[in-house]
Amino acid sequence: MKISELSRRSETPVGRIKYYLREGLLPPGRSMGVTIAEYGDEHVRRLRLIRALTARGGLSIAAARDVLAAVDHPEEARPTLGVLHHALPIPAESGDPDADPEQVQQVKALLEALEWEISDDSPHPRALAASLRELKRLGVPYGNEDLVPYARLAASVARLDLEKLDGIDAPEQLAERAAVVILLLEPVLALLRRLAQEAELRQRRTQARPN
Amino acid sequence: MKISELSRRSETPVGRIKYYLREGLLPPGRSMGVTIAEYGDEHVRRLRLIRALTARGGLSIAAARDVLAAVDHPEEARPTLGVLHHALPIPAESGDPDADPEQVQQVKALLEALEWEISDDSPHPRALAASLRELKRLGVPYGNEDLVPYARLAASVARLDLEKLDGIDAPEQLAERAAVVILLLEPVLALLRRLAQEAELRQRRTQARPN
DNA sequence: CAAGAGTAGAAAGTAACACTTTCCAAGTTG
DNA sequence: CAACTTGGAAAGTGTTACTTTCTACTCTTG
Repeated sequence: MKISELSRRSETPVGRIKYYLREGLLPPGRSMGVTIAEYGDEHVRRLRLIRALTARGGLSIAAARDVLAAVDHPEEARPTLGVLHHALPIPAESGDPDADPEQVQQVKALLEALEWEISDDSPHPRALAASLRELKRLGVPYGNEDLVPYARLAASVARLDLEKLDGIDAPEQLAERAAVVILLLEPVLALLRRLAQEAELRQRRTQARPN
Repeated sequence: MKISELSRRSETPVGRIKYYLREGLLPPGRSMGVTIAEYGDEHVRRLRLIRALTARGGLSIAAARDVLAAVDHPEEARPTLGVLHHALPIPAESGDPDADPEQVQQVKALLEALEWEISDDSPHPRALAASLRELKRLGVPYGNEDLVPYARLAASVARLDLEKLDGIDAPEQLAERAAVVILLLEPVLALLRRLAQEAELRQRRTQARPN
């Protein structure tokens, strides 16, 4: 398959394909001479994944490259999910790297209360502390007594996530699916939450004022 | 308070304050002459909110303006949460407005199965259908039998959300808090999910291979 | 009362990002 | 052999969220 057909089959402009090649998101095709290269179905597939990560998942090109690198080399020292958790950008972490000791302490206590063992180099506890700090500054403080119920639900969600990944045996597919499940399910969950909010609110109103 | 003090107290450069004024995110101060205006504590507070929505919540300036407008005029026809749900940008919806009938139908069936009543002009079902379509194209299809458990958990999350908002009586505060809770809790929940994934996976591994 | 600092408001400039466009020389097809 | 396609590099583009610069004031301080 030449680049023009790859473009047609993946519904991606040739210029954009060249851009992804340049940026190292898409592996080059087999070169069949100075001005021609041969692409395969795996390139079509990879292009779909790139679009999913960037356009749908909101990743930058650089972040997508990191994730794809993790997907391509799943067995480098860490188990798959760990690599992905480090490669995937953290939701809403931008800017201030100020580790307010109060919230850091709170998150530590939360993880202990939940008996969640988290590796020391995980970026997530710090990011969580930053979000909690922001919420507090805005006058909506969340203490661990508020967070534990959320965390229990998150654990249930995580179990569902891992169940979906359990059925996969091929290890090279596992990493890709894991990335998709982790990242693309995030907006799905956010949307379900908003829909549930509306449904719950509607129900409350009809119950509060029966007729 | 003059602009320089507002800048100091809000830790925001003067230029950026002027930009927010220009863009209509920050209401102007009381003008005390051609070259001077008086700002108050509400401006400090508003600046914090703007930063939370944009830097932390990931909203664009335009989206933040819409949300703030909804926060400022809570009682225009719709109840607060409805306005916010329309003003808040949809997680990961960008681009293709193609309403694939298959997924639209699936979402409709899902909402019926859950007995969730959603208003017709809500953008969320369409966005959900788009995300489900993408997942399917990537080879990770989610049927309603997969989604219902997630939806049940989302309903529990929504109940926790609304509980937190219940304690508020002042209606002008309600809208602001609702925006903060809906938007800024989203990354918190995403982080809890990832932490739970890691904890769950660790537990599974130790159980699978006991010592 | 003059000098210097601060201010509002407008306009122009900037850095990052994700592309798209243009160009070229080399190869392929009709 | 003429027209088209390709890989590869370089330059250009549109958007976003600011920052910088400028001007014409005005208030404060010595």
